[in-house]
Amino acid sequence: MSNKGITPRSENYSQWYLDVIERADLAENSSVRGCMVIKPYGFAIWENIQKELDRRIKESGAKNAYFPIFIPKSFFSKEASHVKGFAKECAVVTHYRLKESEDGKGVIVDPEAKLEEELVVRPTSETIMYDTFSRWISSWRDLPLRINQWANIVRWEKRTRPFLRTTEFLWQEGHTVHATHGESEKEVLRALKMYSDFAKEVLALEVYSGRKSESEKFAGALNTYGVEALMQDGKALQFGTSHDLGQNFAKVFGISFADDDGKTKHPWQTSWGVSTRMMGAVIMSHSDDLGLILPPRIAPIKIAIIPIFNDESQNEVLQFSENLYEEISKVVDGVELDQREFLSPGFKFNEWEKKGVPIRIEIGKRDIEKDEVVIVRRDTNEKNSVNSREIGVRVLALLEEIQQNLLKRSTEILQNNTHEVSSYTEFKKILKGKKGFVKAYWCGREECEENIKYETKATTRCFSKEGEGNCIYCGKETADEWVFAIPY
RNA sequence: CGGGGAGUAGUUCAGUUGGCUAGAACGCUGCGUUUGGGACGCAGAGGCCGCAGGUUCAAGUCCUGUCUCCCCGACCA
Repeated sequence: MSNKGITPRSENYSQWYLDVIERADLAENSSVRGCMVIKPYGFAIWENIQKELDRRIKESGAKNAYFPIFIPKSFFSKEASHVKGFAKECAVVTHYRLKESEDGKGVIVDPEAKLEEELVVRPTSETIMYDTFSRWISSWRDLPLRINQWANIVRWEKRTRPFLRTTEFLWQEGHTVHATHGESEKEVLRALKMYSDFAKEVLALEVYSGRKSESEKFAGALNTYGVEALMQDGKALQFGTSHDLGQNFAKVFGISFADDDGKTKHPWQTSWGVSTRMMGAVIMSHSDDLGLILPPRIAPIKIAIIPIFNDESQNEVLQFSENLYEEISKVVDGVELDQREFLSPGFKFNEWEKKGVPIRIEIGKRDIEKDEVVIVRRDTNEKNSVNSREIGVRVLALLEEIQQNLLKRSTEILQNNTHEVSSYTEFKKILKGKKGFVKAYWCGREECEENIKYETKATTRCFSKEGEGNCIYCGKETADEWVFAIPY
């Protein structure tokens, strides 16, 4: 059995995805059901994502805070549709103590230590935060309130997959409160744009974004907007959402304020979030059969320098590569000098490829003699020799070029795999074959949406545009074009 | 919760109709030779064959029970 090749994407996409994660050393399954251990290299990517996104969140005026992981059951059950949406996937704390079991083997839950009120491990923090907000807000001068939280949350999903859907996951949730619906609607769209910009500029992912259908709405929201990316197997992955919560939560959590007209009003709220699932989107969209490909902006190691030497040339090459390392480090963070003597160059090339490092620099005696180094870019695997004196400028430009190239590729894939159709036969044919996004008119009736889902597995991902057409399923005239796809 | 599959070395697995001291590859340790695409040689460490019963002269292998994990669906960011 060979452990060299990664499963080709065409053969078994799901297995290929798991291989990429394992071989890049990003994460592994833990012994806890559905939970994942994010390993140091994977976590470093997450930290880069966090850093960049946190900056953008703060630019919007939001401040970071932290709320409890436990939500009293009673809080959780105030907003009727919210409960309905999350009830099926909640982990609940019922006891606060263990004791030795009677046969002396191990421990049991102490039945004496039952909580008076059970605590729900947060599946999202609306309720616990808004309970607090009701005490923070009393005047129009307290608005808008913008709070962001980086946290772990738990959703007891039936089926889990690393990064895409784990029982516990890390995310960022922004919660804002506004005096008027106009303001909160603006905020919802601002957050949505922040996410789609982030996808493009940082993750190098082209996306669709827009309003969700009634059935895909967040539990308790007036309207939900989402960002959708396309994976290499033609399925869509939602990686961010932004909700217009209206006054639903304000009413049940007693959040009200005295407006400048002297009247007491309920404010308008929004919430928006993205999770570690984004990393799944990055892994799935950019990687190839050699392994992970990371957009430079989130790569923990942007450049790996590999000295190639033998006993005779060792000193000279190492000295040269150390100088090179110093030189490049002046302009780039995340340079790795791989001086390990016990590994062959080929092994190292492969190792950094699997990890998705954007640029590899090879340097041996024959380069030094010509005063050159070899630069290899991960996205195209092109090899070029460049003069070692201009290395700093060259790698900076190349990192940017790789970032842009990945986005360009992603954009092309999205465009080439988006089909506008007007007949249901065509619709079904595409979703049975190469899949991808399908733009089609839909009358808005849940019945049609459900039938389409049942027959093709595709659902509405987001609203596309207004035009003129007939519902792809029932044929009724409608102005609404929607983006459909088979989701993860 | 339905449908499949698997539990044997750190990992992936082989182990025939029950039969000698349970194997391989990769990984790991030591020594030596190597080093421009996953190096090679030699030596070594590493196992309650998921767990509990049973059948048998003899069980990794057969039977019963039990636990766990993985994959494919339904639920979902």
